Amino acid sequence: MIALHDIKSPKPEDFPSELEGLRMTKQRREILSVILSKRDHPTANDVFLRAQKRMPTISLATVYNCLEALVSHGIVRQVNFERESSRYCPNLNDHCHFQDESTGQIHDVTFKKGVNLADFLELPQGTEISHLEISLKGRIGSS
Amino acid sequence: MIALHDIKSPKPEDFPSELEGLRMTKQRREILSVILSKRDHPTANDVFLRAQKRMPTISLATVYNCLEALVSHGIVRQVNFERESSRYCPNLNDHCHFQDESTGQIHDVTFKKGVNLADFLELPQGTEISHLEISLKGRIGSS
DNA sequence: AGGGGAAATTGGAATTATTCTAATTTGGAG
DNA sequence: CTCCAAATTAGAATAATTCCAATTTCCCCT
Repeated sequence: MIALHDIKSPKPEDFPSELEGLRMTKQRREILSVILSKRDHPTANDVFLRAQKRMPTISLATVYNCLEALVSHGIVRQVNFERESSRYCPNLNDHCHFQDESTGQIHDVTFKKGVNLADFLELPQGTEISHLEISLKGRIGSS
Repeated sequence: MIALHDIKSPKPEDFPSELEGLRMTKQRREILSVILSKRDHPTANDVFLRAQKRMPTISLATVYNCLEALVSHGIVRQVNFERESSRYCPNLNDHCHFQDESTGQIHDVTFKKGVNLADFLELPQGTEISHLEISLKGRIGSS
């Protein structure tokens, strides 16, 4: 089974008119397409600039609205590094993020198979995690 | 050996005039004291309001300056939850943060003994991590 | 097909956290 | 005691994001 976020570079037309209960408007489609086409964790403003190329009348407010709609429906993920502006990621698999300080590029980092939060954190028992974000910064050694 | 951040509620006078190479001015002392006295992960503005009680002329800009100085000298940690304003934490032991969504309170969460990043993340080999932040949100079950 | 209405989009203003600036103050070194 | 770099201050500036009020879109009902 192939999920939407596994499709490499879908055109806006490839999306159904509704996704995860979210009405897929022209703008939402375009924004989703932007995010799926170049998976470099763009900021809202990056998305705005890219979306404008094919849809010159789109507004930044709409980009924010659409991103928020996509995020809250679990179609894309919001990614934060400290106080930097949020970035958006279409990879819905369990993963976290590493920012290479020499290039600024952000890489997805997966968890080792079978690991589980409770295996490495002293969580108060009964804790229900609704949201988890792991952000790493560093460099990739030349060795 | 007892470290500064293990002292429960030090008065500003308890600090040496220099700490980790950072000149301890009146204001920095006061701010450090605020952060150590009530370890509830206050925001810069919270710190400002508390510091004002004993030092009515302190400015918010100074609070930001001092916090940045304390953070960059490794005396306190900056803590972020998504796009919320930064919070400050005097616990220098290796730990991460859990925000209880029913109370808003933030709790320190330690790592299980002996666990190591590389044990649970598929890091590209040669990766040097300079900064790691793990932020959890959720609820503590009643059971 | 047509019309009503809720939801989405838009541009611009507003907000919020944080940083910057330039002027003043402070405090240690000589 | 004086000098000077560093720290503090108030207020302005910035940046990201949200809000607002006025359209516009487009689904549903007949």
